[in-house]
Amino acid sequence: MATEQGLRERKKQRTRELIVQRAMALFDERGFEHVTIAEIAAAADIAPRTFFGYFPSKEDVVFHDFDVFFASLRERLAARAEGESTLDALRDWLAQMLAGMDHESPAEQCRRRVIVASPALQAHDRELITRFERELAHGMAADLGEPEDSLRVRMVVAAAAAALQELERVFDKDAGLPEDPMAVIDEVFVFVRGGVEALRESAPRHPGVTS
Amino acid sequence: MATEQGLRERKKQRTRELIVQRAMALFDERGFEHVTIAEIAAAADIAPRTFFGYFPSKEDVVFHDFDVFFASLRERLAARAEGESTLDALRDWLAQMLAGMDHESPAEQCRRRVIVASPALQAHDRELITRFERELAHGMAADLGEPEDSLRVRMVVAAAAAALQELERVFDKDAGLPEDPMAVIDEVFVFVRGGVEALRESAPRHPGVTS
DNA sequence: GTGCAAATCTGCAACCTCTGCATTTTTGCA
DNA sequence: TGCAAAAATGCAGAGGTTGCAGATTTGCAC
Repeated sequence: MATEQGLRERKKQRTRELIVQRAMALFDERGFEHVTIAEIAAAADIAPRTFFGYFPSKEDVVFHDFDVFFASLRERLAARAEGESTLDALRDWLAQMLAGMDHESPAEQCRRRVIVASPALQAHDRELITRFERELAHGMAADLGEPEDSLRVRMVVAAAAAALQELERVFDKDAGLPEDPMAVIDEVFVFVRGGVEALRESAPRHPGVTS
Repeated sequence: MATEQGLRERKKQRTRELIVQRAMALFDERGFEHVTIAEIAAAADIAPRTFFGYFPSKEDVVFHDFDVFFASLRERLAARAEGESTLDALRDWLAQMLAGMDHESPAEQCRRRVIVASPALQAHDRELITRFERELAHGMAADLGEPEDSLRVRMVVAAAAAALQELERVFDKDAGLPEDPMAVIDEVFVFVRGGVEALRESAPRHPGVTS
């Protein structure tokens, strides 16, 4: 399999992790915008130019693992059972994410701290949320029988995305979880389903494929 | 009053408008990222350094008038009548915006074209939407009797903001309006109210101020 | 009209992110 | 041990953005 990819790959991975680790420490200490690529490179024992072989931009260091995150969501949405709605699948996926991740780990706490302290990173975060919305919109559109860029799809997805952000925030509050995270998620679903239901009752349905 | 602010102010305003006008033309022609500050400055007959006296960044030229936009919203929300919800006020404000603005003007069309063609500008647009959400969150929180960063507030506001984006999109579709814009807005409100109602039924209410 | 102070404009130097390109070093493997 | 691919590096440069100091323009009082 691809587990053992040779020494070369492993070393590259180690370097990548080292960059992340050292960079995050610096960001946390001085703030994202007050750390230069040159400093990160020095801290990670690489040439400044080499940094860009690992990450396309400074921001991407902070969000280094979001690719697998998205991949996991996409997979889950694609593999959903017959009769399972996109919303159901999303809920299930979120539950698994919550269970399988240590949100109290120093690294995660550090990440949140760094993001909260930097406008640029918050902007980048929003971009990623948008990507998250796009993933959802695909399945949601099929569920509702509407085009991906329709208003209904957009609203539902935006509300769901707000939940994601809220989850991030829940973990920020000092220490323990003031609420059961899953309860937070369920609240989102009550809201979204209530909204969708109201739409269904009010408007018969869109013209659809006409013209 | 402040209508006549002297020659100095007027000249500054004229220069500002000239920058916007010339810059937008260039953006439209070549794409936002393929126009440099130096070129904008040359086109507007100012020194490159002077550009930054008028706009803090290249992006801000495109969104030059959003300040008044936000100010108008804030004002409307602050001045709402007794018993009028934030949602109602928002709807009213949107209706006025729709009526009072020529969305088919060349300048507006150009702006939309430029934004759609540039990832950087779309990102900036999202930032502004976030600001829009913050404005709303304030009043919405009071309405719902919850903190501004609560999940419910966040969701409602996110859904409403999705409507704004959708409106932009509605005007993009080639020429005429395929739908009555106000009908689009009303759909949003049906959704949001349905969601809020569902929440009210399911959960009694939050603990509130308790620890 | 003259002159002064404040507001503007401008040029300069510098910092930073990010890219392309050519060169050198390292690594995997025969 | 040697070769080819991969990775790291150095260099030069474009472009956005800022701070600073000097030159210009403007508003206004005299």
